[in-house]
Amino acid sequence: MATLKNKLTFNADGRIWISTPQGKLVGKGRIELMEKIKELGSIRQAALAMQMSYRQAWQLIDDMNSKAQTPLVISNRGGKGGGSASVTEKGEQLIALFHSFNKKFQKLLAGQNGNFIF
Amino acid sequence: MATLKNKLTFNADGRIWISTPQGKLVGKGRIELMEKIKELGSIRQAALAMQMSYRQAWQLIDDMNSKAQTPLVISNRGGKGGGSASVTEKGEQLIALFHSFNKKFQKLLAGQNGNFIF
DNA sequence: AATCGTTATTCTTAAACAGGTATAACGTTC
DNA sequence: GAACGTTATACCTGTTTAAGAATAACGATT
Repeated sequence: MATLKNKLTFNADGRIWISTPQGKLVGKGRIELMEKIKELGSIRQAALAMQMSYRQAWQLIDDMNSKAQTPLVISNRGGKGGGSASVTEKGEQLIALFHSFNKKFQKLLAGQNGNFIF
Repeated sequence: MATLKNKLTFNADGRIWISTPQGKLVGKGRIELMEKIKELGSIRQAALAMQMSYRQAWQLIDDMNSKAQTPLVISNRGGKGGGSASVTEKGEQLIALFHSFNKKFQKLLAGQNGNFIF
C-alpha cells in the first residue's frame, strides 16, 4: 500500500477528432449524435435523447455536411411523422473509423497513467 | 498515382494534456511557456518570446501552481534585473513526461492517417 | 384542405471570455 | 535613497459564444 501512495494526482487526458481542411469534422459528441439519429430516425429525437437543443443538433449536422463533400446525414421534412433523418454510408464509415481511432487513443491514455509516480 | 487520389481530405487530429482533479494542469502551450521561462529566466521575457501578454502568462502559471501541490515555477520580484522566475524540479519532470506522452500521441495520429482512403 | 410532427431559419438576449491598461510592490544596484 | 525592470494585481471594455424563443416550410395522411 505504502508504495502506491500519491497515485492519481495527475492523469493523462485529451481529446481527438477527425478534421478536414475546413476544420473539425467530427469528435465524440457528433459521433454520438449520428448514432442517435441512426437509432431514432430524427434529429429532434436524437437531440432530445442527448439533452441537447434541436437548434444545436441541427447546426452540428449542417456544419458536418458542409465540410464533408458528401453528406453524412440526410434529412427530409414533411410527410409521415413530420420528417426524418438518417445516416449515410459515408457517415457510418466515419463512425466506425472514429471508434477504431478512439480505442487506440484510450489505450494510450490508460498506459500513460502508469507513469505518474509523483 | 491514380491509387492515391482523394487522400488527405480527412485527417486524424487531437490535443492532449495532463490533468489534476481540479482540471487541466498543462498542455502544449503551458509546457512551451515553462521551457521559455527556463531558457530566459523571466516570466515577462518568456511571454514576449511567445507573443503572449505578461498578464496571460502570469495567469497560466498561477493556475498551474495552484493546481499542483508543489509549485512548478517559482518567481521573485525585486532585486537584480527587477525579478526572476525559474522552473522547479517538479516542473522539469512534468515537461519530460509531457514530451514522452506527446511523442507517442503524434505517432498514433500519424499512423491513423493511413486509414483514410475515402 | 386541415392536421401533425419534424425540418429549417431568424432574432434577441445573457453569459463567458479575451485582452488591454494602469499601477502598486519589491529588492538589488549604483 | 533614486533608478530600474520585473512580479503581482485590479479594473474596464469590446468581442465572442451560448442558448432560448418564435416561426415559417414541408409533405404524407386523413
